[in-house]
Amino acid sequence: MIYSSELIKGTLKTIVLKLLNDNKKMYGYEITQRVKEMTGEKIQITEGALYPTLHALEQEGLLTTQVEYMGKRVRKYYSLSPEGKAKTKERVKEFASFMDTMAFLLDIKPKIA
Amino acid sequence: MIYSSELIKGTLKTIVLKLLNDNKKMYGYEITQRVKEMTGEKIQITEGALYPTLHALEQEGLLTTQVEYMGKRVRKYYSLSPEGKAKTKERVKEFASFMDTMAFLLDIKPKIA
DNA sequence: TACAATGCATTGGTTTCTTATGTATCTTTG
DNA sequence: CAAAGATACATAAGAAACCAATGCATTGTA
Repeated sequence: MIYSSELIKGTLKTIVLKLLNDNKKMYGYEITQRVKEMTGEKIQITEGALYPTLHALEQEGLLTTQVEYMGKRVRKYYSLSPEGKAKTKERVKEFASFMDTMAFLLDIKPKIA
Repeated sequence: MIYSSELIKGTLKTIVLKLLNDNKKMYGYEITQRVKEMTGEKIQITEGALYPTLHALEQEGLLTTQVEYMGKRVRKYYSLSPEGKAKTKERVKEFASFMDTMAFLLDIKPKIA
């Protein structure tokens, strides 16, 4: 089962920031695979969505890049800038609060962890 | 604090369906006010978003309408159809699962209720 | 009597994502 | 060894969902 793309709207930036926060540096393709793996394929990030998002985050000054070569193949690694780290904390916190609000609105019982 | 509109994207239909599920019948303006009130103003539904959504849900056969007059003022009440009720259950369940997935991805601890 | 609130609705524009396509390299398999 | 699939980047056209602004009309309030 894959979540309807409607649900995932608006969460992509937060996911990317959080992954980079926990992994120091990652490249685009790696991000798509990691998310697929971590969510049991329930969230699939398409490259057409990811790359523009990465470029946007870089433009915003939240990410820095460094290119590496594996043989002849290019890899573009992304890392959080200091502002990116701050922004990540902010966004994750906001999302957590949003989830609480939604859980209340939809009368969803929190899962016991 | 109001949640960034980015976050709320994709949740509007679910919210509307759930409210109608719990309240038998509601009119548009009432929905905007109820959500504002239930979320401590953290979620604001604009009318430009709500009315097209209500019309879409009606087109999908999930809602039925009945017009009532309060003096000269029109009120258009929306109610769930049987398919709407089924869809609501489905969507809320999907959202709950999505929240679990996101909590895991973002490493968010569930709030103790 | 003016302003705010109630109540419906649409329109134009933006953001965000999807689908499709393009280029190139590396690995696996028949 | 050729073809297919995986890896890896990227863009472009279009759809979907939402926001901000506006419009109309009625009711309540200062």
